[in-house]
Amino acid sequence: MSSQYTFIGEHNFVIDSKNRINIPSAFRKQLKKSDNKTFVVTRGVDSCIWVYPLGEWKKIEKELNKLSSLSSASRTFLRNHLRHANIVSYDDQGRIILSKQLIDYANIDKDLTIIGVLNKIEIWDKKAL
Amino acid sequence: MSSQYTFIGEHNFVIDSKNRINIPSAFRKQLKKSDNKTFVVTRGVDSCIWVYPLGEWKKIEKELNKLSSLSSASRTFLRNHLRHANIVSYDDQGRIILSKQLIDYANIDKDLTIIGVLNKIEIWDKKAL
DNA sequence: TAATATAGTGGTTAATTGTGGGTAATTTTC
DNA sequence: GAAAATTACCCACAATTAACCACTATATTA
Repeated sequence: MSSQYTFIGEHNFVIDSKNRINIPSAFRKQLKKSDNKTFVVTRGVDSCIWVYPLGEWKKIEKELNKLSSLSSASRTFLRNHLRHANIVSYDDQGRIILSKQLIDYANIDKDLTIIGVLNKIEIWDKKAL
Repeated sequence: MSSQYTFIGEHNFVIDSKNRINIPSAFRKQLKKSDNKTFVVTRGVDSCIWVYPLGEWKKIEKELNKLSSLSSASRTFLRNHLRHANIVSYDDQGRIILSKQLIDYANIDKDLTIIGVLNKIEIWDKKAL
């Protein structure tokens, strides 16, 4: 149930001309070897982007499929958010590339804020907060 | 449920030009190996800063993890609660670095007072007390 | 009381982080 | 298949942060 990750705090960054954004060093350091420097990014339920370490994402997928406690409507709701997921790895500088679709979805302009929410990371346009 | 920590008493310190503050030696000595010289600092409910040993914070996280991301209220609560938290370790001199945001929040100028409140530590501007 | 250790404070230096850009490789388009 | 566009993989650098070193004052010990 609980996660090994402790993503907390707020970090401000800018997106560059190649749609790259930095993942805070403090978050990167928490990744496990098996995560392979890889995150899964997808639409958040609010107007933000959700970022999961690869291993954490796999748990989500598994649970989504077998959670009978959720109503079918809830599962559909979640699935429709999670289907926009893509897998990204960070480069030597610690940056990932965001797709135009996700950037549009979260209305990201230039300045953005990254918030750690325990086992996942949220990316917001700075003005939206 | 109960904690091993017994932070009590009051200590006066100053913050330096690099936003470093000392954690009282008596408090540091109570940390366990597993805390790894690490605290989580965040906004207190009053105009002060709360400091938890890492292990103590993990207990809080466990509770927070029970909140469902399907509930809009839970998501907002988590976000606003966690965004002001940061993980810090103390240096060889026993000091941690406070973020400008937290310093502003607690109106810390130069002189500060640290108060032990059993399982957590409070940092106040001296004049505020 | 002298010697020794410890705690708190102030700096300096070395390493890291965040940001920008270039070039080669790859994919896409015509 | 060639040209154009995109992507991956580097290099560079300023600013910040982390890791040390040093000093003083207080406390502890012999």
